[in-house]
Amino acid sequence: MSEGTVGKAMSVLDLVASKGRPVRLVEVQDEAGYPKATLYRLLQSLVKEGLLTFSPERQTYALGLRLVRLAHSAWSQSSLGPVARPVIEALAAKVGETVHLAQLDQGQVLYVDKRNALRPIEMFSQAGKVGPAYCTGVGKAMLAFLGEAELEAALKRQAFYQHTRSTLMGTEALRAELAAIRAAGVAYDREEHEAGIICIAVPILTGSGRVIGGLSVTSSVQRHSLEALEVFREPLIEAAALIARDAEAWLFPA
Amino acid sequence: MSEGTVGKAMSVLDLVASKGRPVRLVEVQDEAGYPKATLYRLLQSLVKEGLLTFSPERQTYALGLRLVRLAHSAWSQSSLGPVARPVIEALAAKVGETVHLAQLDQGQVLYVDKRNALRPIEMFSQAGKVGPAYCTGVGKAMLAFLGEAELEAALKRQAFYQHTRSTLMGTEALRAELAAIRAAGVAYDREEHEAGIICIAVPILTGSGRVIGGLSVTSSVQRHSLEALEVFREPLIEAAALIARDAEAWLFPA
DNA sequence: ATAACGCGTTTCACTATGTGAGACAAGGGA
DNA sequence: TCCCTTGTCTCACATAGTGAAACGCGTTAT
Repeated sequence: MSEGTVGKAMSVLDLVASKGRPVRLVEVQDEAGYPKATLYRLLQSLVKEGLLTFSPERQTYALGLRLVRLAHSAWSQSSLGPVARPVIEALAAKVGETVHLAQLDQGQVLYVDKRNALRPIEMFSQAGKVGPAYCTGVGKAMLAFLGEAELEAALKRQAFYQHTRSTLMGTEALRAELAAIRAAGVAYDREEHEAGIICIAVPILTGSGRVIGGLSVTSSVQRHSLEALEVFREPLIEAAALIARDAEAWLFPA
Repeated sequence: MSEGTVGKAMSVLDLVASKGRPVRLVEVQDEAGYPKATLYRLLQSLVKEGLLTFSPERQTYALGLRLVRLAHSAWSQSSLGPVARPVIEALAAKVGETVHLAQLDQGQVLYVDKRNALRPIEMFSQAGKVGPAYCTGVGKAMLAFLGEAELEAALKRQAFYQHTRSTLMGTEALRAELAAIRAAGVAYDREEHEAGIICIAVPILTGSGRVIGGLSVTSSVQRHSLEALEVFREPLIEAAALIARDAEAWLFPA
């Protein structure tokens, strides 16, 4: 089945996004997989729509700010961000450490919102960024409560790149970990994604048990032992329940 | 000249975005201006690409989280946000008030970052908000230093909706104000956009005088008189110069 | 000074993708 | 039970897109 014109344009957009810097046509030509004239026209249509910008001086294409505008609407309309905001702020004030709100998107963790600690810790996550599910607290918390079909699909998308010495490698190890998380009701990041970074996380579930997000409190091994994170368990569970309740009211008003 | 398939799809996406809530096909059909089957297929292709999501229970379409993922890349790659962040954090800590970083996009103010030293929050989720240029400090600061052709184009896009009793109405009044801003080097929001909200703003200019952004310190009439904002002028100018320097190094590495 | 090369842009015969009227399906209301 | 609304599908037709090749421009090599 053909990919369609919109699909082709989006694959070119993704390619430019993946470069992380402005690119010239010739720099994406091989990877794009289209003849030069076709690629040229796809780039032109993306520029025309504001999804890419073109620098005549440098002959480069970069992602356009229209994406930022649209994303704000998407964040507002389609993420837990707006409805969770007050709960996260209260949680961050209460626990004094970094709080993350995430959703699972194509088997990966999309950081939807984040509150920094009173003493900020340098770490990978930023709101809007995407991270791995298999080696993050929020990722594992969400994976653990997926239905089997969704889980199978999500597991296929895990790269199992070894980020640290603690990273879980492979589906079997991960499945065992997810079973333990289901039993305990909480997940931990034991420096699996970034050395020195630990967290405790819970899923955000609807009344019928469907995963709609994940919430975590993150710290560093300098500040807390893993055991010490237990004090955050109850506040996290309460906050997740509040978000789930508010989300349900918001998604399905009476 | 036809709008192209990508253009049609984007106009449907914009329409869904403009509703601010999930919508059914029938709710956008009249405004979309396409026959039902055509609209249906455009919606399907947007869903397929993750730009929209579809809720089978409610038969509604909403913006997809793929936009949030792409937008973070766009923010990182194509806005001043990343390069300006340390400067804005330092400025916010120094002045103790809210700092906004903005860029002009299609004649409107696109808020790229926002800092408040007293409430350390991750602002990407607020990035992407769009505001009017004619009645905001950062908007007027940027408009004032545009070349004439760009200014003319931008002025055509101003709605001149009267937000408050102080809002400037009309091109002539605005041009006079912009001339005063060029002379003074700073712009003010004198409760023109929101009652009670005031700010002092400066443009961010390249070495050759091209506008690449705007920076402001915002307060309220309860906290400061307009005159009292003068203490922020020098820090703002210094911060804008730092951002311009760092942006130039980043956009045009030696 | 001239030729060759690299990269971006344009052309045009051809075709793949998209169009849209109308039919069909399903659910709800009268 | 019938009618209406909304969403989905079909298919003859049309348009927008395709891609090889040529063109244009600037740079580099001879």
